[in-house]
Amino acid sequence: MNIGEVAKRAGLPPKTIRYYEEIGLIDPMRSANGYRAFRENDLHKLAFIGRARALGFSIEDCRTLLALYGDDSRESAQVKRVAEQHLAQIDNKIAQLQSMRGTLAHLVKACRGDDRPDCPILEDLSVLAHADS
Amino acid sequence: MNIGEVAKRAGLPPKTIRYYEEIGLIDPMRSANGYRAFRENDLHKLAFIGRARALGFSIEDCRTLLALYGDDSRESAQVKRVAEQHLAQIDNKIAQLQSMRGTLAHLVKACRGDDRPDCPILEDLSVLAHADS
DNA sequence: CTTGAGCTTCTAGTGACTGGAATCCCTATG
DNA sequence: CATAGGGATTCCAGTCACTAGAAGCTCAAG
Repeated sequence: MNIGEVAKRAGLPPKTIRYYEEIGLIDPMRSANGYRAFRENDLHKLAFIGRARALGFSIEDCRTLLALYGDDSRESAQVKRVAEQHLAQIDNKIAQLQSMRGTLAHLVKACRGDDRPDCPILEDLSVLAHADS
Repeated sequence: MNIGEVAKRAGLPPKTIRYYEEIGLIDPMRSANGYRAFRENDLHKLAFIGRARALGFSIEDCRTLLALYGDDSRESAQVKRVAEQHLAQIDNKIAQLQSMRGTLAHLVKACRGDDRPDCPILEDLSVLAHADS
């Protein structure tokens, strides 16, 4: 398989696949003409990575997960640990965004949004010391 | 004021303040010795930016908001538009994260996390075509 | 034989900083 | 007066995960 077909089948852009090779996530063979020659296994790995990335795992997590996937003597506890840590990070990020969202929605609601200059959003931003009230 | 004191008062690292000058968000004066000489106005701007950044606004949004802040003939509708767009982006991101979170939490729960190799997390990742069920 | 699609490599840019190195300035102490 | 420290300066490189673009090679069709 050439990179174009793999890209279509794995749902990843060719550029991204080349990048994944560059950082050592995959290691496709080469044809005589210099083109990358992907086997089913490479495709499988790429789909795996794509799915893990869609769940928000970092590239380094993907590397770890791929290694565990290919390791017959892995313990599922190792996988679970990686996933749990990532889950915790997602929870943190959600909490942070929801806190921003709360403040911002409040400010947006308070702003009339007309042709006059006075604006509670700018007033809030320009307050030096800021309490959470 | 030197950069150290401004950093303390604005709650931003000196490196970040230099960076903000480099990209033209602020423009402090210089003392005879070459040190940056910040006025109250610079401090105020930096605090403004810091607060906007804490609400997740991009640097470009900060630039826009700062300009509106300094523009007596602004219309609050302009400010509100920026804030609403940002709010929509935050909502998108939260939705995306919550979708990840759902799948991931489900998988983590399903994984025993013991010393055996079989693991629903890896099984899920290794599925090529993936339905949302 | 040419055309066009697809492949190759390489460099550079994204956003918003952050770390580190080399050097300069200011103040205080021995 | 020498020096030691803490703080300031600049510049370069790195982060993360790609992505854009340029220049050039390869292949299949007409």
